[in-house]
Amino acid sequence: MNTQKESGNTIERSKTQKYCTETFLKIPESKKDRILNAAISEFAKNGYQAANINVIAKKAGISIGSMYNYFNSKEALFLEINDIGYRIIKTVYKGINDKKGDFFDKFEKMIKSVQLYSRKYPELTQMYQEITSEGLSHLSKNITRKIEDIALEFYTNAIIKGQKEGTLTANADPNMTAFFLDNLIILLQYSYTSEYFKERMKIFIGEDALENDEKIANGLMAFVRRSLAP
Amino acid sequence: MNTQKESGNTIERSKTQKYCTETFLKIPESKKDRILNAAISEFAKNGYQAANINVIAKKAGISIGSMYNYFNSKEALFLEINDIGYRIIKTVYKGINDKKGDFFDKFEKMIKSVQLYSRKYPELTQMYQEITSEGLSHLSKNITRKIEDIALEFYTNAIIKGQKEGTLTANADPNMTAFFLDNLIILLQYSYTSEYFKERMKIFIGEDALENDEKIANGLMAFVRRSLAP
Amino acid sequence: MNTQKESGNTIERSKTQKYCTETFLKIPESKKDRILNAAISEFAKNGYQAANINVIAKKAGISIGSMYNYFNSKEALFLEINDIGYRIIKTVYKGINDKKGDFFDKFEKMIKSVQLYSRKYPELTQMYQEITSEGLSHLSKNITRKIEDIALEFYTNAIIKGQKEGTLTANADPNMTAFFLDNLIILLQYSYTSEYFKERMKIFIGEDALENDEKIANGLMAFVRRSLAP
Amino acid sequence: MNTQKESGNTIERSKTQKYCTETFLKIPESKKDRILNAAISEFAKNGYQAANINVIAKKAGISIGSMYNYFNSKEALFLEINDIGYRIIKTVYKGINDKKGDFFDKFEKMIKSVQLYSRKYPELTQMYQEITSEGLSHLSKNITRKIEDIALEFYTNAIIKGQKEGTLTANADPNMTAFFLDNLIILLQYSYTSEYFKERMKIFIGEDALENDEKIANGLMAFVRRSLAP
DNA sequence: TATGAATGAGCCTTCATTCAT
DNA sequence: AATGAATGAAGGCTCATTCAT
Repeated sequence: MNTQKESGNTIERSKTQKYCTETFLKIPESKKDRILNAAISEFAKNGYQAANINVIAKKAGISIGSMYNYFNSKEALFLEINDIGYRIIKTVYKGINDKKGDFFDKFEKMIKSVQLYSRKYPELTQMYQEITSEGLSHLSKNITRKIEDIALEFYTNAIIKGQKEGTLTANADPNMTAFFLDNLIILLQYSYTSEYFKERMKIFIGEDALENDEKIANGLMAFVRRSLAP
Repeated sequence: MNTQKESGNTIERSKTQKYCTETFLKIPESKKDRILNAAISEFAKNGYQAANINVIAKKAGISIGSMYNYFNSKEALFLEINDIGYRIIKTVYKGINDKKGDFFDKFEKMIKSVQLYSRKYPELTQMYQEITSEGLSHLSKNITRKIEDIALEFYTNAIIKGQKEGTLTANADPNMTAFFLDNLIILLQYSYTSEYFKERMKIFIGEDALENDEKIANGLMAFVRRSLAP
Repeated sequence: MNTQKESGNTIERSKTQKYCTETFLKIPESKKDRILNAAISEFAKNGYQAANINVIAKKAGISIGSMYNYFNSKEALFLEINDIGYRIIKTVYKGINDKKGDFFDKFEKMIKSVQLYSRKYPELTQMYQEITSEGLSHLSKNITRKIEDIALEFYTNAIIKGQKEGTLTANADPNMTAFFLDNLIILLQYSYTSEYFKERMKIFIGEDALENDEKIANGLMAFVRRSLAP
Repeated sequence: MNTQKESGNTIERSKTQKYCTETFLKIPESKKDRILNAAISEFAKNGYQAANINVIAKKAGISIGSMYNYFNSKEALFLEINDIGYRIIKTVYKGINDKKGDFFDKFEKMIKSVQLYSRKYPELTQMYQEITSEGLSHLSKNITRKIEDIALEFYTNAIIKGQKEGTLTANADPNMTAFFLDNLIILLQYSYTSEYFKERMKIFIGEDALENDEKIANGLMAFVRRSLAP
């Protein structure tokens, strides 16, 4: 199992959208990663409001002046990081969508991806949770909207295809089903990243919940399969 | 449908646990309500960090000095409000548990309660979401723990009883099932209170999602019934 | 001759217009004066931009927090002080206007007032000069506009009355004359308050210029009388 | 009327006094002009304190590193520009002094020069006003002193010559008269360059004041002539 | 010499908390 | 008990200046 801290990761960044300055684009990748990881960590731990830009700079080993040479504001830094999360999620959905297999294969891959990426980028995922709870919707509306669009498309496509092929019950309303499935996925994600939801999962499933990915995946697959198999 | 603003509500407060001072207990109920409602509103709108105690005092029509006579810190005030949320949830679970009906009746009541209380106490519910974010989990650990215990008990009791009575498939693992059902309920709650999740629900279900409680309730019941009916 | 530093003065403040908070209105006059005098001094010495609010607070012997309890921003503090200057000028013009005497008597009183008030409120006068030079017109437009209106009214009234009574040459265009007379008064004021213009006056009139109010007043009166006497 | 923007001008620079580095002297004239014009523009618009050296460098199309290769500090750049203003003023006085004509011819030329140069170098003239403000007098003491000396010499020479020739009343004290005349010229200059004094002139003379150079020149000449003609 | 990334002191402002009345 | 003025640490951000390349 991958328990590697997120802080050691190389960050995949968008080439099109950017919230950083030109200067930031020119610095070494390792430095970029240090900065973005420090920021992700701080935002994830404290939320947007309580996150301290000076602390992020210090953690990243750069001066506050440089921080502002790279990002014009706290908001810009936050949005850049949001965008990273978006890129990752998009990649995940795409990867699953492109693979072969029936609906249930895809949903199972979705579960495994949540388990994998929650461990690879725990803080990024935590941050995603912050965004949805704090009064930050105005900041990240564009980004989160894009995520939802991708998710919706992924699910409805897979569901409709499944119903056409007869591998999915025709009784299930596609939109409704997409909604509940994504709900289950989102809360699964929270359960692997948020301290609060980790505790909660242990209470429901048992102290060893976090070390039994297989069991949980199977449990969720069974729950969903019973509901959607024809 | 109850669209009454939360701010007019009389607050049910715990008699055992308390985060307030003795002084607070002695003031008139109406004043208590004014204070707590002002606090709920401010915390829900801005999050814990950005919430301003001086503003809460002003909104409540008391002096900041009195505020600190009633609660020793911002944290204490926040925890008091958390506790209110806990009391409400507890009451809801209790109410449903005490009623007659099979498992599906109870789960349907759960859905209706979410829809009802999300509208009755929207800001309180928003706040619950805040709590689960990283920055605050340390604050409210014991409160949320209590909520989870109640939820777990509610679900497993209902499930096991259902399986005994034969109204629920014996294939479903009780803990697993309890977990996924509660996940669905939690995200439903978010979908009625958080700005972010409201938008998301509209994307999945349609612009009129928030005005079709019945449809959503039926959809979720169908999804769950197919999975858990014997 | 009055060489008393401005810092010892009691400030005349407007009762109608205000840029301060309610809190400021309630504190003792002596404290108000300390704050306003500290502010005047700092703004006069450094100009608006370079003036440091924290330094003003320290000079006034209050905390920065209190400073912001009294004035919501640096700008508000600046405008309050502007307004004080306006009040004084208004009073001066009024005082002169109400007195008896022909045009030249009034203009002579104007000169004496400049000499008197430049010494009584040197820093306030310096500040007035700053306002007109820095890119601050947007800040103090209202106030300076009101000053100009008063000045214009004062001069044109006196001039037209003088021309009617025959104590002033009918050849002089009233507006033009008002303009040039006020120009002379303004630069006289600068010459008594600004370090730069003080030096300049010494170069033109002699090292003892600042101790010869009478001589300068007489010189200016002669200059003007020759131009405007019928 | 010359309404040409100052930014296109070629800057006349002092050969003796210098605040720049040796390096600056070696770069092409066009580059020098770009830098100085950018600096004048920025200083005039924002004042010394709020002027941003990095912005000036960017406007001038050079790197901030080069800027500091040319001028050792913000102050040095500012002083260099002051010196340019000094050179221009010196040239103006010299030009008028060398021309033939009686005192009033010369004073009229002075007025026209103010009107001409205020439009040719509006920003430079604005800056002159800044200099005289308290915050900066220490910076430019020697430069402004030189200007005053020239002005004094100009006026007293012309006045004494006029009195000798009998074209000027013998009643006028030469120093006093020089002082008041220069005062009138200085405020005329302000009235053509400073936003504040432009507005003021409009209030006194009329909205079209800035388009009636002739009228104002005549008005001032009349005012002065009545005072000083024998 | 030219570049522009890097630096960090300093500034305006906020707000939880204290305390005299 | 109630009030609200007072406090000051802390945070986002700017910009003159330095220095490695």
